[in-house]
Amino acid sequence: MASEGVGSGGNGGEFATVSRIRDAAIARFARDGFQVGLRTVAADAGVTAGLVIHHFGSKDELRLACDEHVLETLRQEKTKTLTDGTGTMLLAQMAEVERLAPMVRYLLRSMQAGGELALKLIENMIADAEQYLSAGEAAGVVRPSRDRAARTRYLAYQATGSMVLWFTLHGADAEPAEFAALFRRYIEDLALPALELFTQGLLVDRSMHDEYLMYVPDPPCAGDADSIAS
Amino acid sequence: MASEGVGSGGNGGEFATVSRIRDAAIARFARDGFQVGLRTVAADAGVTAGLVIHHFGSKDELRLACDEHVLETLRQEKTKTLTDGTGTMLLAQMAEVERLAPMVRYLLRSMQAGGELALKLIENMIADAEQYLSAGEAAGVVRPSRDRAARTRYLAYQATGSMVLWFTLHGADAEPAEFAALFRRYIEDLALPALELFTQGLLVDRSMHDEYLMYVPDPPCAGDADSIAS
DNA sequence: GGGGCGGTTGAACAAGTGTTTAATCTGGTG
DNA sequence: CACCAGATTAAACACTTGTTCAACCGCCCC
Repeated sequence: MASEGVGSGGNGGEFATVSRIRDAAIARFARDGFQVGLRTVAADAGVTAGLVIHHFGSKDELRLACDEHVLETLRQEKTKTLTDGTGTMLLAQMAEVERLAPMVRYLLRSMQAGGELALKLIENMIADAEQYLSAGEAAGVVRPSRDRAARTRYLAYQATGSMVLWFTLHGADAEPAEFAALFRRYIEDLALPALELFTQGLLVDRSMHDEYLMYVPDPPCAGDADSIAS
Repeated sequence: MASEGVGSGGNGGEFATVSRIRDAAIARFARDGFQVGLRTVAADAGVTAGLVIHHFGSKDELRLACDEHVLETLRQEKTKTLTDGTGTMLLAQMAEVERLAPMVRYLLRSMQAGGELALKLIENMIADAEQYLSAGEAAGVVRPSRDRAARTRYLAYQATGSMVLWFTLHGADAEPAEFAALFRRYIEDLALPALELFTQGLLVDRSMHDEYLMYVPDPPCAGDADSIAS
């Protein structure tokens, strides 16, 4: 079953129902969160709640199918979309935000709710950011860190977390059409401070940093402290 | 009616029920999220669901009462707890985390769910951070920014958002007893990278920063650009 | 001691949930 | 045409939700 492509002989709308349900679920979950009822999703897809269960087995399996589809779509769309060093800025530059908006919003909902996909996603981001930052270090454009792994995780959580929080507070009840514009506004608001912080830091001198290193019991990589402090 | 203290003549448990319900709700909401049932909260407080409604009117009003109590308690506990420049690090230093853990966790849940309290809270944080950063600037320990307001908001969202996300992913199903330890681990993991970034920045040169300023249509505060770029 | 009165309960209610089941419709195949 | 298999539906189910209602209990006041 389900081995034929979209362009098969028939009217083409035969087995499209299951994917239509899935897409409707993605859009609806992205818009209203995962606590939305099955009947709402079913109505969006123009079917009955029973049919959703018939095709996916349960609501959890439906969400799993959504997770997988979003992940796969965005991966083959552009792997580095969400996984550059800063995590967000490059995503704004691509003009496809409009088209992918439901998917991106679905990801934000996932991050807000927690769970399997969210964890997998941020681990992917960290792994990719590790590469980007290492490459940047080797190229001499990124400063070395006393604890590279910790810094990578920190940057990933900062970028992702602030974005999720921002949309939780300001974009929770936005219409799907507004989402892309909201997204651009978020980027425009935060791009400059981010770049400024990345470029010049926040503090004038190293006293706080060094005091913390004195205070902390086991400073990591104490060996190459001089190479950074110089 | 509620003018007596705990050590009054009677059994002392007369009017304590309403606050006991509120505290149980705070703890339970903090632990399991706001979608938890009224009967669970009532059982925690040793009462019936109907009584909760009788005292608070509705579940939403119960949550409002929880919001207000948490906000007031934390405010008079220590105003600067959540509102220093970095937003999180000082909170770890105080030894009262254990005692206030349910409240802090309740705040995290609030931020995760969004809504009135969350918005009010982050606006408070931004306002206070503005003061701290201005004072730091005046004292010469904080670098000036091209757009101070934007930087303040950026820092607040970064610090808060990463914390919320971290607990969403790693502390969602933690026991209340583990929470304080989790909190400390979070701080320990992220304090060094944060201080490092604040001290030395991330990028070696200013090319990215300056390129963005060229690209962006209207750079804010273009007048004092030299004072920063110098 | 009688009378209220607030605190408190347990049961009931209406609405919503995810899920199941039996029936219906539809289209391809012998 | 008969027939079967899958898609699809409407209704029912079991359950939880927030909320309401009538009753009960215990205390204070007259």
